[in-house]
Amino acid sequence: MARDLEIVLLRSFVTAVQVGSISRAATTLGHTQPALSQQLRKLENVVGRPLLHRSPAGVSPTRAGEELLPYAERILSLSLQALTETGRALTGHCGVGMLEDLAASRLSQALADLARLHPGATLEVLSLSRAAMREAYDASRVHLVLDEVPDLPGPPRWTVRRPLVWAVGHGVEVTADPLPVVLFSNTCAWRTSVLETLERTERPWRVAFESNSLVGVLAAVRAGLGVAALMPGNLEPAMVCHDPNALPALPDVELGLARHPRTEGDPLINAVETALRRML
Amino acid sequence: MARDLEIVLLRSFVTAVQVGSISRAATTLGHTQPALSQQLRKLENVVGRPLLHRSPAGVSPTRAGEELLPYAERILSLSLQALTETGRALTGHCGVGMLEDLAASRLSQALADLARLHPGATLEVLSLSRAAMREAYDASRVHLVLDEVPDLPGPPRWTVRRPLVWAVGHGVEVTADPLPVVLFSNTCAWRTSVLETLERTERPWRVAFESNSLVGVLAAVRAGLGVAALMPGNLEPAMVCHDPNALPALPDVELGLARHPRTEGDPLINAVETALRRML
DNA sequence: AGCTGCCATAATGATTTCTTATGGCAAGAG
DNA sequence: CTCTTGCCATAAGAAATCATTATGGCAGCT
Repeated sequence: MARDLEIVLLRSFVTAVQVGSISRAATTLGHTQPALSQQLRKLENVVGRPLLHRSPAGVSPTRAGEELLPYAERILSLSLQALTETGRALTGHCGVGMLEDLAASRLSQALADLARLHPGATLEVLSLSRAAMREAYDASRVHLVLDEVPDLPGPPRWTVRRPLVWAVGHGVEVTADPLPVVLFSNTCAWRTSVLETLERTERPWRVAFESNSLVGVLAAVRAGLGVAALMPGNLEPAMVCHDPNALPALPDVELGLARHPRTEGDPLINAVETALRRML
Repeated sequence: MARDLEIVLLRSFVTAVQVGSISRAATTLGHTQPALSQQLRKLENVVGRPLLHRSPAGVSPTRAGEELLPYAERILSLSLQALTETGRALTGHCGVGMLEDLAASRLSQALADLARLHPGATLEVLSLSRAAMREAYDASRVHLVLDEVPDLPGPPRWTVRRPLVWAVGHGVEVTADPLPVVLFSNTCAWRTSVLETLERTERPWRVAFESNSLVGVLAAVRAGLGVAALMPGNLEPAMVCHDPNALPALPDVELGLARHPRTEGDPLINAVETALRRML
């Protein structure tokens, strides 16, 4: 069998062409000049063609050398990629439970990016009711839960505070008495916070619409049925309230992440948790 | 610097995975079993991960081994391609003069394929009048000419005989008297042959259309203006004559190739001539 | 003419790689 | 249970390879 190319020789060749000198390539690669000279002669023997014009001014590639260069560069690139990526992709499965409000945000995109980096892994985002989420968590179908702290199925490993904002439907009078409110159904997002806020400010209100789905809530607000409390990332431009004093100030929401104890040390879960924390 | 991958080791790895045994891979590659065992261990050291499950039943790739495999195969493929193609591409320019009838055939495709194999070369196909072709040949703009033997600008290096067929327009009565004929203009293809055939068989005819362009001739035949003599490769299905005795049998055409004497030894011209001869 | 910086070759010592010899393991047959 | 077969791993030694130092030749510059 004819001799194989050698990656170390290709690297010497590419470097010599790049710097225009065998001597300087040798220095660059940590060898002596005769060693590089011999390596390049060896490569030329393997290829069966002169690859370099040599002169006291240095070296330049021959026509065959120019033809070999793209191959050499691609082989070097593939080789590096093979070395850095083999055996380092994460695998396994991670279930992430989170509020639909959060699921609609950049968090899902961040998890999608993570999934692309680790094609051997599967990420699953679930938006469930409080009870169903706890059941899934206890059964290890969900490994991480991102929710308001009181609703977490386990102790939070860390928490963050995030603001809420009013979303106002088209044509809705924000000074209306009573105020038409669009709410998430029981066990869904911020219902308690919103109601407590309205009670504390003694602002009369009525339930104009209820849904356990963010899509439903957004549709109702769009339709002008009332106002709703949302995370800023879900606020559509037409829903921005232009009278900041007409509606009571909403308190921040305190989000936390619960992690199933049996996932300690799992590199995939570690990576997902890190990604969630970074994106919040 | 971290050690490089080695193509010879990748080859051993790929072979071992393919045959499922280090011993049999060793035999396949012309080495002893301990040599292959050591090579694979060396590769695993370089990559930093176990690549093979080993057992008395043979070997199978680990997850990291499966990840490395596509890289290894691509590097081996690129390496082989680099070895076989570097310094072997033809360069230069070749002008080929040929009848438009021929230019529209598989010959042009063959030349296009040749051009793809040798991106450093340029091929130019010209369909010129007899006088213009001779002028281009004498000026070395055209290096090869493929034409009827009497029309060649120089002595033919070889000749072949090829049949002609009648192309019949839609709705054209092949028994019409006189027969409407679509002809190439003076100095173009087969005009003399066709006219001699019609005279010899005493079949009355008239010129229904004339063009110095194959596209023009084909358009006229398609339009039902008459019949034309074409090479079989240019016959469209709707033009096939279904009454083989109604029209006089056309004689074969004798094609030859003339080569400019100053191109002797030019590898590109050699390759083009070989391709033309093979495709006719 | 002398100096500088380039590349090539020779000789030598160190390292690598292949071989043969041998050992351990698992599975199958008797 | 014993023996055989076929697999992989390791040790030791010989051969080949590879890097170094030493040195020579060439072209260009001062």
